[in-house]
Amino acid sequence: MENADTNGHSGDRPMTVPASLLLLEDDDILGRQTQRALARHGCQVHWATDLAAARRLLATLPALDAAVLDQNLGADNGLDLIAPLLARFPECRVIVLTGYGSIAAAVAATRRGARNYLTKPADANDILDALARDPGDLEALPDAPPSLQRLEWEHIQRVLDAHQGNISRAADALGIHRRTLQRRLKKRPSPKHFERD
Amino acid sequence: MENADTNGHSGDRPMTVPASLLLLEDDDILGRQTQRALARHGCQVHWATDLAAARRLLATLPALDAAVLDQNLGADNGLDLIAPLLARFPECRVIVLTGYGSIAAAVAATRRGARNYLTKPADANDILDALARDPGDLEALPDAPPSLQRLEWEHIQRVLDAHQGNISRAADALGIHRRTLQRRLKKRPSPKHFERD
DNA sequence: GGAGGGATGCGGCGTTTTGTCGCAGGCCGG
DNA sequence: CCGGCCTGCGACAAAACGCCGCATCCCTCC
Repeated sequence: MENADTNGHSGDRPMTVPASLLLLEDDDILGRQTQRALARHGCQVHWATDLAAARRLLATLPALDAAVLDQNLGADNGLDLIAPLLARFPECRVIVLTGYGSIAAAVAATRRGARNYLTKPADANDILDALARDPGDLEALPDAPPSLQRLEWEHIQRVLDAHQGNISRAADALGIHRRTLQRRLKKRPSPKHFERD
Repeated sequence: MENADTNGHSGDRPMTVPASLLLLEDDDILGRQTQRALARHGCQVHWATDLAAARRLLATLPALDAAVLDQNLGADNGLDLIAPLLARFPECRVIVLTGYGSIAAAVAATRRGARNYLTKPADANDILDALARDPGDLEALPDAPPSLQRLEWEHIQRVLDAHQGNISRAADALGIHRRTLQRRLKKRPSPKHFERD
C-alpha cells in the first residue's frame, strides 16, 4: 500500500462526524451537493453562500463543531470567517476548501486557525477525514512525489473547476490549446468523484 | 509575459535580516551554499546537518532570531525540531524547507509552529522573504493558476532535487522515460537559481 | 587490475501527442 | 435574426515521447 492515496481517507473511518457544521460555499450546485452528502453522514449542515450571511448565521447558532469554508467566494475570502468563527466557538474544527490550492494559501489558512486545507474536488469523505485527522502528525504524509501525469491531471481539474468548467478559458489559463484540453479530458472520464446522489 | 512571477519575492525587500539563524540541512553542498548566501546578507548562520546536532546546537545558543529547517533529513524529520526550538526561543521565526512540498506537509509544518513553508530550490532571497513576510495576510497570494508547463517544470525540479539530481531515478519517480527527462532538462537550462558565488 | 553495476549523454526511429486550422451546432442577448 | 461565445470533432503537420542501442565514466568489490 505504498501510494494508494487515490482516495484521501484511509480504511479506518474515525467516525467523529460533527453534529453541527457550518458550510460556506458560494456555488449553489456544489453547495447543495455537499450539504446533502454531509447530511447523509448524520451531520446537520448550516449552509451560507456568502461571507455576510455566514456571519449572521454564526450569530444564531447555539453550538458549532466544525466548519467547511470555501476560500474563493468571488469578492470575499472565506478565510476572513475563521477569526470571528473561532472567537465564538474556539473548539470548532475549521477546514478550508478551495478550487485550486497553493502551498502559500495553505500556510495562510493554517496560520489563521484552519485545521486543514483541501483542494477541490473533495467529497464528503475527504471533508470528514480532514476534520477528523490531526494534520500535525506527518506520519500520513505522502513520501513519494506524485507522477507527472497525476500532477497534471489534478491541476487541470482544479483550474477547470476554478473556471466553472469553461474549457476554453481553462485551456487558456493552463497555457495549452483548447483542442488539447478537450482531448485530455476525454481520455480520463473522471478518476474519483463517483459519488452518486 | 503574462505570468511574470518567475521569482517569488516582490520588489520590496523588507530587510529584516535575522542576526542569528539556525540552519538545519543535511546536504553538505546545499547547506554550505545556503549558509554562505545567508551570511552574505549579514546573518550569522549556525548550521547543523542532523536533528541531534541541531538539538545540541540549540542548547548552546544564547539567542536565536530565525530557523530554516529542512524537512527531509533521511531518517529524521526537521519538523521535530520546531517544538523544542520554540520552547527555548518562543519568538524565533521558523520556516521549513523541503525538497518536494505538498499542501498536506505545509499544513503539518504550519500547525507545528512554522511560520512559512518553502520548496526547493529556494535561494537566500526566498528564505529571507519567507522569514520577513507574514503569511497570514493573503493579499500576496497568487490568484492565477500557474501554467501547466510551469507546474511541470517546478515539479520536475523538486523531484530531481529529492533524488539528489539522479536523473534516472527522478524520471522513474515522475513516471516518465529517462530520455524524456533528459530532453526536457536540456531545453530549459535553469530558470532561477542563477546566484553565482 | 579487471569485472560488474549504475548513471549519463546522445543518435535514431516509430508512435503518440500536440498545435492549428476549419466547420457545424447550441445557447443567449440585442 | 444575427453576432458572440462556447463546444465537439475531423484532418494534417510538427513536435514530443517511448524505446532501443551504444559509448563513456565512476565506483565498488573481488
